[in-house]
Order: sequence, then C-alpha cells, then structure tokens
Amino acid sequence: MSQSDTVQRILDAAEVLFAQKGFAETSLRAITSRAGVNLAAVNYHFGSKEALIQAVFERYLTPFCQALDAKLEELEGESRNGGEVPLEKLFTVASRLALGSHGDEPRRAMIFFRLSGQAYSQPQDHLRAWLREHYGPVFRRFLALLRRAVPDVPPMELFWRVHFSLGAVIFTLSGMESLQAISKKDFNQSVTAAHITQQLLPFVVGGIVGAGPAVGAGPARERQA
Amino acid sequence: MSQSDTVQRILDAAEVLFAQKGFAETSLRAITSRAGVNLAAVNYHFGSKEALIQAVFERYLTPFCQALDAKLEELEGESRNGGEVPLEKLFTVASRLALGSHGDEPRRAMIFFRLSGQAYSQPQDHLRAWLREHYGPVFRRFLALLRRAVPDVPPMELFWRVHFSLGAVIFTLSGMESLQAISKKDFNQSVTAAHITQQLLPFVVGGIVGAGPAVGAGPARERQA
DNA sequence: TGGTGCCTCAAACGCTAGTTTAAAACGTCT
DNA sequence: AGACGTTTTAAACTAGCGTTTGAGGCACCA
Repeated sequence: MSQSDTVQRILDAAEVLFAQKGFAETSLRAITSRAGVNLAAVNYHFGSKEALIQAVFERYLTPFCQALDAKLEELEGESRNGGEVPLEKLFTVASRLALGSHGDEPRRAMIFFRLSGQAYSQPQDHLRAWLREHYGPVFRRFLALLRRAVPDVPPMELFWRVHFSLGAVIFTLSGMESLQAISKKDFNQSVTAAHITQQLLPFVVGGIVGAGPAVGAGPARERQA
Repeated sequence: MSQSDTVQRILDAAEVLFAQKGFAETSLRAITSRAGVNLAAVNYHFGSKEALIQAVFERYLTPFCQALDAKLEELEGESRNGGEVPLEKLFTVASRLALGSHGDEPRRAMIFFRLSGQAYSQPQDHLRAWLREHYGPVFRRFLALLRRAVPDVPPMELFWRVHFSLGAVIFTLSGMESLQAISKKDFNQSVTAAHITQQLLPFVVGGIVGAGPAVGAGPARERQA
C-alpha cells in the first residue's frame, strides 16, 4: 500500500463520516477503521485531526475554485465585448461546476455541501478563517459579476442576498435525505438531487432580484429591463 | 434555591452554550459551572444530556408555536371573509412572533436560530424527529395559508421554496456574527439583527414567488396579478 | 548483505466526557 | 423534635477521545 493510497483512503472515509455525523462526533478510530488503516496513520500523515479536516476541504475546494475561477475569467471576457452576464447564467455555471467538476456523480457534491453546513454552524473558527483566506478572491470575483448583472440592487443588499442564497443551498442540500423523505411522504413522489438544484435556480434568482418595495402592486421586475 | 430555579438556570446556561459551541462541544461541566449548580444536577433533573437538549428546544418552541398557531387561526378567519392573506403579511407575522414573542430582545431569537442550525446540520436524529412531531401541524397550517397566497406556484415547488427560505433564515442568523464582521469590513457599516431580518423579507418573498420560466425576457411576476 | 528512509502497527498515555453513587443538607409535615 | 421525601454535594467510575511511542516491516541502493 503506497503512501498516497493510505492518505486517499483516509480522506475518503473522513469526508463521508464528517458529513454524516459532524466533526466532533466523528472519531479518528471510526475514520481509520472505515479506511482500513492504522489509527496512528492520521497523525502520521496529517499531523492532527484539525489538519485532516482542513485537508478534506482542500481536496474538494481547490479543483472547484480553479475551475470556477477559469470560467469566471472567461465570462468576464465575454461581458467586456457584449453586455453583462445574465444572472441565471452565473448561477447555472457555478452550480454545474459544483455538481459535476469532479467527474463523480453529484453525490460527492452533496457530501461536500453537508460538510459546508457543518463548517458554518460549528465552531471551527480556524476552518472558517482558512476558507475565507483561500477562497475569498474567487467569491469576490463572482460577486463583482453578480453586481453588474443586477445593477439596481444596492451592493450591500446584494451582499446579504448572496448569503441568503448560500444559506438556502447549503441548508437544503445538507438536510436532503430528511427533506426527500418528507417530500416523498407528502407528495408521493421521490426527487433527485438534480431536481432540487433545478428548483433552487428560480428561487435564488427571484430572491436576488428581490421583491420590489411594493410587491403585488405591480411588476417589480421591470426594474431589470 | 428552589427546584425550578436550578432547572431554569441550567436551561439558561445550556441554551447559550449550545448555541455558541454546538451540542457535542459543550460539556455538562461547562453548563453546570456557568449555571452555578452541581454537575450531577443535570442528570438528576433531566435524566441525560440528550434530554436536556430537548428541554432547551421545548422551552423556546412551545410558546412560539402556540402564539403562531393562534395568529394563524386568526388570519384564517380573516381570509374566509375577505381574500387571501398576502404573502408578505404571512412572513411578517411569523418573523415578528419569532423575534419578539418572548418579551426579550431579539437576542434570544438569534440564539434559538443558531440552535436550529446546529440541530439541522448535526446528527441529532432524535431531535429532528421530535421537532417534526411537535412542530409539524403548525408548519402545515402555515404552508396551507401560503399556498393560497401564491396559487400559481405548484404545491411541490412551494414546498421546496419554503425550505429554501428556512435555510436562508437559519443559515444567515446562525452565522450572523461572522457575517456582520465581513459586512463591516467590506462596507464599513455595522448592521443589526433587525436590519438583516428586514433584508430577508424581500429576498424570501421574491424567492417564493420565484423567477418565471423566462427571467429577463419579461415581467414574470404578472402571473400573480 | 547490510544499511537507510519511509511507513505501519499494537499498545499505551493523559485527559475529558457523561453518568452514577452515597452521604449530607434541606424543607415540611406530624 | 423527629421522621421523611426531595434536592444538593463531592467523589468516583467507566468509556472513549486524540495523540505519542518504539518496535517492526518493507523497498531501495550501495
């Protein structure tokens, strides 16, 4: 068994277990047992449990952010010639990249969204800081394009609405299993992950554009035309 | 010190600490130390840590759900005579109740939203089941009113959009401290919780109504008129 | 063949967790 | 005053955690 093999097996196991039970509730013994490696291997290869958590995120996020960055650059180029990139296209691109940039089925992405949920609601301050430091630039690039797509939404409102959207996405995909169960019970119809992300798009777009100051009184979306 | 005093002190301490650090990372020793009671008091009065977690939720949710249920009944009565309850009013009512039904400042509500975030992203299956069981009827009542407010959104899409909204709310208010910090840094302007909830409303309303099948091509919201 | 680096392994370490125990303290009745 | 049920207390218990250790295995090159 080569080194990289052991490292990858640990990362694979940790990814699944962290997403399933959270960071604190997942013991190194559970991880190494699932990975079929020795308990000490984690501390040997990663140094600590905390470093392992970081490595799990890094393995997923780095390729995703590189792909997103490239795609955003491409879109920026297009928008320099023509008009702005439409809102929907921005989210479609990001979503397609998040779901499929790893070659696997979207299952992997679901796992990662659960992880993100854990990272946000748990007190992993080191993780949050690290995430912001490494992936902040891509996020800001995305935000800049967004701002040009909806020039009528004030920057600060847009900032918050993006975070609201992030919340909707992460929350939903984090609790997907239970939500799928409810949906199946209430509507007698099972839904796939692809189906949900498809439903997310109009919600997010509608939310970002926002309800005007007088919803129901008139077509607020004309502000965009 | 009477019994109820000890019980309340434990609940107060647990509520804050659970919200701050999560369930797993908060030890009974930390709770009892903060509450100024003996370590064994938790197991004596509640039986176990798990039961304590449940009790924390119960103390908050029961009055809230009663208040919401009463208010919804009232709204149902109004809508029987006149037209439907407008979307915005439904959310305003729920939000005002969540933020202020306890007499305290909204701080208490913030704490509770953090708790909800923890409950959703952590593997507290017993908690989720318990919440659904006790909280489900009110939720369905709310959903029914909602359905009549936006009759053009298919029920299943509405179901999902409500969960998306819930995600936006919980996620945002869960990570409020860090989001406030970012906002202050990027916009040099500090925001209050009230400000954020105010920003949430147009986002949620816009999201629930949704972007029509052809956003940007025309004023999709006319479907509602 | 023997030595050198990297990796694996079983075992142990120190520590903190939730829970249990039994005695002490308390308040309330007769 | 004394007995009784309830609550508080300090201490101990068991279990599981992340981490460390040192011996051993393995591939590789001289």
